[in-house]
Amino acid sequence: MTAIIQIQDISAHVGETVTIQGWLHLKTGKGKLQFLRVRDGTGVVQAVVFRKDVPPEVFEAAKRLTQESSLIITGAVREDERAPGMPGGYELSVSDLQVVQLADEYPITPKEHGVEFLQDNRHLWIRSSRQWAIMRVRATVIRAIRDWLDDHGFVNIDTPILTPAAGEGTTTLFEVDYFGEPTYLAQTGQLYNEANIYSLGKVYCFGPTFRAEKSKTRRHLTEFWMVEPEIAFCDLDDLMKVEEEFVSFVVQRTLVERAAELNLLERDTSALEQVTPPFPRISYDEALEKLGAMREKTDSPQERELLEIEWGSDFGSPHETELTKLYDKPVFVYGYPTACKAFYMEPWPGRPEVSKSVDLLAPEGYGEIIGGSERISDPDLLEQRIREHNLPAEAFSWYVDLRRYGSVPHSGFGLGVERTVAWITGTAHIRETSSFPRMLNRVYP
RNA sequence: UCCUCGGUAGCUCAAUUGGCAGAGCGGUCGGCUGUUAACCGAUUGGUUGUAGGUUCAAGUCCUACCCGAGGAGCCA
Repeated sequence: MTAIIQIQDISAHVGETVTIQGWLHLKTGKGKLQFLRVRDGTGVVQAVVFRKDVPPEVFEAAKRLTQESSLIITGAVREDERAPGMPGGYELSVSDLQVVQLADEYPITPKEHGVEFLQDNRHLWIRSSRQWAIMRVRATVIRAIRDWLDDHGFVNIDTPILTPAAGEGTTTLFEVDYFGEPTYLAQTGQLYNEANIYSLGKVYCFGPTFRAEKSKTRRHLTEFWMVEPEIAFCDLDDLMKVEEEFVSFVVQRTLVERAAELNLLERDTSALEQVTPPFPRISYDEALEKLGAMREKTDSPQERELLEIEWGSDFGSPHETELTKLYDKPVFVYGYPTACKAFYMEPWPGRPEVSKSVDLLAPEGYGEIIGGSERISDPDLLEQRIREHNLPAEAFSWYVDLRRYGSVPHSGFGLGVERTVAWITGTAHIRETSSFPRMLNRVYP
């Protein structure tokens, strides 16, 4: 009985005879020679079966293997620069092979497939090398998020998913029947975190959030993961410093730990290497000026129309994309008009029409990955805003209550995991950054 | 909800003016001792999204519907 090893550790076993358990990813037969590309979840290795090296029934079994058949192979590890795989450069000279299950004809071939077909087969697509690499990057991003927050005094205190009222209006909420009462799947944990900071100072929640937006774009899921830090005694400037340190750490950690996966994904990492503090900061007003200048410069009437925006409106995707093209790092845009942001944001001192809000826009057109703000700390102003937004006062009475017992300036933000992973991996569509993405018209599988 | 594009073999696509529904890949069988999405030969494969309509004749034209993709709005 030889030792069972993981393919990712194969370089430590050169010259040894080992056993690998996995699946057949690809096979090329050459008569008396069979090349099996085997993956085990940690990597991919080429196993070579020579007719003269194995019993006839083993060679016959190797020849008949179908794509995705599960198998256990034993052989000597050899260094060979011709060997493909992950990490690659090593191969197994097979001495024994046991077929666990001969797979049925596998629908996903190494050739091209359409989006609908791949999504219908997401349960199988997840095995493909690109998807494998993205999921490994995602896991590292999540680990880095937790490590940074845990190491900087934040306490993880998760917030409920079933909630009685809206965070930001009721139009984009999924309703759930709660013993006859309507409740909603949470679209943010922020309001609860604002309570939690008065116990723990710096907190974060991390979990799935739900938005019933009928959005059909490459940046939207109806279920996505969001990490939401919230900090007591923190104003907007402090918040931006936290965000840039946090995001830079996540990117740099991933570059180091998932270099091989990013290479497999053919991600050009030179832009990511520049993601270090400080990030450029521009105000909403400055952003409008820049967009205006761009509109002047362009000859295309179409683009001119796309870039059109009046003071008081939120940016659309074209605006965000054009703005981020001006920088090689993520860029902060702060001080959005009060009218286009949520009710709980602190007004700018001396400019009530402007809020102390800040979005972080990722480069290369990946758009908004963070939305954050300083929150209103005065109970009377908050009550006034709740009235102005026609929100049910009784549902928010506990929230206003927080401002009556030692209210302090506080701020927080939410970072979308899937958008961040899409940016870091260079993935065109957010659907590939979630194992089983939930989208408009898509809840299967 | 709106705009644009699309739906033909298991998959990716082609089919000229309305005139016999085709190719590659996959599968199957055979060959090959260094393949990298191998190669060579043979073979298998169809309710052209659905329902109507026009026509001698419809994948192709018309109507309605269904499904999908990209985008807008909204947002992380």
